[in-house]
Amino acid sequence: MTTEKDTCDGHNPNPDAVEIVRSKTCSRQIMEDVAATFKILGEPVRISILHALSINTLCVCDLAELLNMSHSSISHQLRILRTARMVRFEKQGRKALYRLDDDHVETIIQTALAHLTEDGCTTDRRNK
Amino acid sequence: MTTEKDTCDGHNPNPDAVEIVRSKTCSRQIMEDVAATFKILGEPVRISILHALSINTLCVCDLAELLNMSHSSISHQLRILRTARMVRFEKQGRKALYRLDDDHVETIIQTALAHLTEDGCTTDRRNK
DNA sequence: TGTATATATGATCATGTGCTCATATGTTAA
DNA sequence: TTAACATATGAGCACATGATCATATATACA
Repeated sequence: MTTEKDTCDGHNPNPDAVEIVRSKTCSRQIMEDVAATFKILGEPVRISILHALSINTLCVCDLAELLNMSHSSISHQLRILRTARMVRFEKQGRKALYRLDDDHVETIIQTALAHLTEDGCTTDRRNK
Repeated sequence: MTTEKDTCDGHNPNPDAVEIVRSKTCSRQIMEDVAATFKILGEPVRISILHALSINTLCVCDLAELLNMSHSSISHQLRILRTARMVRFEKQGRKALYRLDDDHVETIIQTALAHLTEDGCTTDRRNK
């Protein structure tokens, strides 16, 4: 077995490792899509919004209060989440009641929370 | 005038929703940690590196070839992944053999791939 | 020893992006 | 209607960050 040997570009006689990996990796497009999803989740404000909405529906105003941020910032971020189809809203009077719109994303966040806190967040109710 | 309140306290008929959610959300610190992890995964190059390393150990040179990027870029990104303790490396001669160093991250990526491709990537071997 | 290889890293630059401000739209109440 | 409320959004700015270039370090080989 020489799969873990030299496998560099032109200088190397057996770039097997690269070819083996290449044959098993997902397409570039898929990786970019997954990265795009993670990128959206990679902002404290946005993942906090999603986390909050996984507990209850909330309006812009509530989210601004909860996260101690301006209505404008929350609204801008909600727009990004809406565009990504991660949340949807329903008008109620002059308010906009937001809720999650993607089970997959919720699962991913739960998985991440569970793994990174080693015991999940369900039993971990500490507040800021 | 005290109408300068950015929050909804005064106008919201039931700020209970906010309190209920607040009592059930993870700490701000945890959310920031999770966001930081997602942020690292939110770059095509980095998640592609991690995805590739989940299949086999590879050196900088191999990754550069595989992802069609400069050695410098790969090395810079690997440094970020090393700092985040997502990968580790082992010197073999003049090469640096990289491998994953975090099972949690691998699980998160697998979860994301499975959910976002609706059937996982194990059977999806398309290349770029 | 000298040279090519392999990787690491600081500096620079260009781009991306989040926040704020100002403003617009729409809703409810007086 | 007018006024206050709730949200949306474009513009501008400040900051973060990824890619490139130049350079440094270290190893292998002739």
